[in-house]
Amino acid sequence: MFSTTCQYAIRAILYLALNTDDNHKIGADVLSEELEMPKHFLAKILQQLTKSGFVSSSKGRNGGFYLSDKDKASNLLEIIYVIDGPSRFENCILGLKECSGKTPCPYHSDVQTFRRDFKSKLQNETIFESAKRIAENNLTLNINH
Amino acid sequence: MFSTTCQYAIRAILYLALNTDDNHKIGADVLSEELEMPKHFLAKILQQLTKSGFVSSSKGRNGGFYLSDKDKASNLLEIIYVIDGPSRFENCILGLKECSGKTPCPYHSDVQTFRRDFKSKLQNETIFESAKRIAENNLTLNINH
DNA sequence: TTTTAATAAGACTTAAATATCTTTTTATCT
DNA sequence: AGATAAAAAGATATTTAAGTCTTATTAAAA
Repeated sequence: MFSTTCQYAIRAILYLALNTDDNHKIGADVLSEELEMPKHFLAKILQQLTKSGFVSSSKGRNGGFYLSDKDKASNLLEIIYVIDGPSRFENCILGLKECSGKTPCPYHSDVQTFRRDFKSKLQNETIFESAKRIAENNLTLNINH
Repeated sequence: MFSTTCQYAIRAILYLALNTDDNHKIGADVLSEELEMPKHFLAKILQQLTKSGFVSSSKGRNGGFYLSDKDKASNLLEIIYVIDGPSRFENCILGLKECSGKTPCPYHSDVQTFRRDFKSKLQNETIFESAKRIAENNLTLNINH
């Protein structure tokens, strides 16, 4: 469903939402260990998200990545779209160029129902709310934490 | 969700189910044009499925690929497992190594529900039944047909 | 003001999936 | 028997995603 890059992005964002704010930053180095992701690769993803305005960062000593309150008001779908684009939610599951309600493939309706619901969940829940839900329900972003 | 290879396999199998039997074969050449797939690539996929016992073929002049009645009694899940393996239905959507009912990721339950239903649809419907459903409901395996 | 530790940027490498090309084998038709 | 047309097999090529490495920039601490 999501590219590896996008999976890293989602987990990183949610981790940042849970553990950082304007006064608590975290380095790509530490973050990559916490989430067990390749360091430099994660750094590049975070830089892309910083450029796109979904993550905040500060350079130099004591610098790091974090989510401001404003960052936490965004939603995961926006972030997914920056990384993977909308194609993952739109492309036919059998790879047909034309597949819609009018000319559906044999599995169009099954998939479409799920996608619609999942997409709106990702869109309607703010990062802040996601973090809250994760904390309250003890959900995991990594085995060991 | 599925690899390109697997998408080709599914569409090819269903096309064969609709258009072939013991006395009506089709060549990889024609099939690749009908379904707009790379010829040699499709041929390799069909050869793999023939080896695995899901597709029948005959070599030499007037040869080709086809589905026998026995072939049509199998289900798509088996074929998907031959090509992509079970991982596509099992791997965590966020890429976590451990993600289950006990230690769920933030989207585990949403995804799990869909997967269970979709998987059992693929498993419980024979290729023959799929073909019937496709014919009756005018579903598409390719834009132009 | 120099050192240090962080992000930023971009070049480079590796691995996997996808696609193509060539040769071999086999069955059928002429 | 020879020509033909198909699958089978396997080698090679291309493309894309994933991952790594190196250098530049920046800001704070010493």
